Amino acid sequence: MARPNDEVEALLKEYADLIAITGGDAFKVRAYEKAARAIGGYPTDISRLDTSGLREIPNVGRSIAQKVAEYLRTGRMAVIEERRTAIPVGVRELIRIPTLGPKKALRLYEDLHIASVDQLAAAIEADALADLKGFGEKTQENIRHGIEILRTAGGRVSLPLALDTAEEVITALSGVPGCRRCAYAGSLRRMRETVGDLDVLVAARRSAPFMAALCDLPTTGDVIARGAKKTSVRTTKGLQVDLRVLPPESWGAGLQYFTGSKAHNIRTRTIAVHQGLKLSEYGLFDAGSGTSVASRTEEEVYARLGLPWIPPTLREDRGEIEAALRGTLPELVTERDIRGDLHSHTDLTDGLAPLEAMVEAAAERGYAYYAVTDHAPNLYMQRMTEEKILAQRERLRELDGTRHRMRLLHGTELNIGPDGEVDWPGEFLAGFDLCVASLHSHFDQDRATMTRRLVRACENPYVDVLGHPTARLIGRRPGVDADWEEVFAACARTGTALEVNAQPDRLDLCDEYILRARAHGVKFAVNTDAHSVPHLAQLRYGVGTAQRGWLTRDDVINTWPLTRLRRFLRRSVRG
DNA sequence: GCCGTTTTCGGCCCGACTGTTTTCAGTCG
Repeated sequence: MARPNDEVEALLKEYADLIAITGGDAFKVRAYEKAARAIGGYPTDISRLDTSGLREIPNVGRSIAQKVAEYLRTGRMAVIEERRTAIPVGVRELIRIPTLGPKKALRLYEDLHIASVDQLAAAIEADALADLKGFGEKTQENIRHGIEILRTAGGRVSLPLALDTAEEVITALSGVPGCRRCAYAGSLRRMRETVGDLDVLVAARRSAPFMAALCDLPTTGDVIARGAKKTSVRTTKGLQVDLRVLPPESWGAGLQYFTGSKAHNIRTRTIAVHQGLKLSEYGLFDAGSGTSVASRTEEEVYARLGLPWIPPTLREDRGEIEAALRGTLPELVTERDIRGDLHSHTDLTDGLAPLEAMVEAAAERGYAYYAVTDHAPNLYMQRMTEEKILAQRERLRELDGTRHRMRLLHGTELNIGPDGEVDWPGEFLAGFDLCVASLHSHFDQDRATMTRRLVRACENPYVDVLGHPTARLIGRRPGVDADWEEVFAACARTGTALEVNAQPDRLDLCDEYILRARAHGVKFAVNTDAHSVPHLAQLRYGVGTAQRGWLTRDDVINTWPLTRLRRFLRRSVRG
């Protein structure tokens, strides 16, 4: 959690917000935001860098490098502490409310001394904003609504909910006469772990019928904005959907633009400007004459900028532009590359389906191999015994190769105890084809203890995969605190693969940790941890996360042919 | 505040919609 890079990222972001609220130069705000992101995503631990090392980080210049160095030396950043005395933290909280930005936040604070979301809610309730300039009835209603959204979901929803909604909207809009193309873009297309709002694009000559269709959907709750080119609604489940209708010839430029990320788009537009071009959602134009030079497809737009097409999952300005310019974009792992799932459960423990049904479903997916890894006895509520799991092994060997010649691996999901010990002695573990080991309790140990615990699990010669390594649950439980660099190094040293758990509320490891682990030369396993047949299809979220972590086929052990996979598993046993 | 094959100064992505100060600022993506 508290990696120095992350601490500094948060501080610089806070400083950017404080500058914005106090009405500082907007470009300065952006400079701090860019530096914050660059430092957060920088692979090297910044506490090892001196001022000149810091300045090598993109978007970090003399001034910011000095402030960061000051923080690393003293644990403080004087300029931020000064601003904090002028602007209470609660005022910064206000700008997290949708429709409320820095200008309105400052007015609320200066004129009414409102310094928290709760105070603002109370003030609206008491009708105390009535005389405030710029806060008409509609604005107040929007703020009230914004507070509600902030308080319920934190504003973001899971990938499956976003995807289901997107598919519903696209099905409806595709049926409207005149629809040439219809697709979702935004953070869903980039497969971010949560989605703030849904961006849907339509290519058509006339926009009105699509705006009407969206507003009339049974799942549409309120209409937030309705115009000729853009309409925004909020679904009854609270997800905002933004619809843009573009002329068909702008499809590629529109898709590129609305897929984002914002940071990626700023880079592509800047490249355009340097070539005497102008990039907007309508196309790539000659800046002088205004003639369109590319717009129909994303490939065409990127090509005209001198770039290969960049996969949406990489578009975060985390080095993909530089890699594209060098011609070194990774060949990302895809769902089709996955030859088998290495973490799954049956009704022998807490799964819903019997072994035969899970095996059948895995075979239907075309897997070359499939591992069954029911819980070991230390997760006591599962009541596992040696007899039960050996009986399962016997049955599994009978099924092996009988469904589309898919090979079956017999494994188990071990519980990593408080000191890093696992269920069952080595001689019993030696009988399994593979062992996943995961945290299921004692999440609040201090960093040093947790680090030792995880490293010890990796050092167990029978542990092949670290399952859902941080044990986070998105939106509900933060990941455990550990020195991850040390854990990743231990994984690399011992040949222990890190899981990219595909359950949409886990996605664990997350993309940023994957990037860091990859730098240590660690291998990964993209697994569903399926507890039922439908869970097997959640693999797509794990693959999306792996792509966001820049993983190639070679990085992911369950894309390998079985012989190579077996070699990896044996090597880790010899550890 | 950062950056530079035009540059150490003068740019910094671009457009849409809302609400309201009715000609445009604020917010958003």
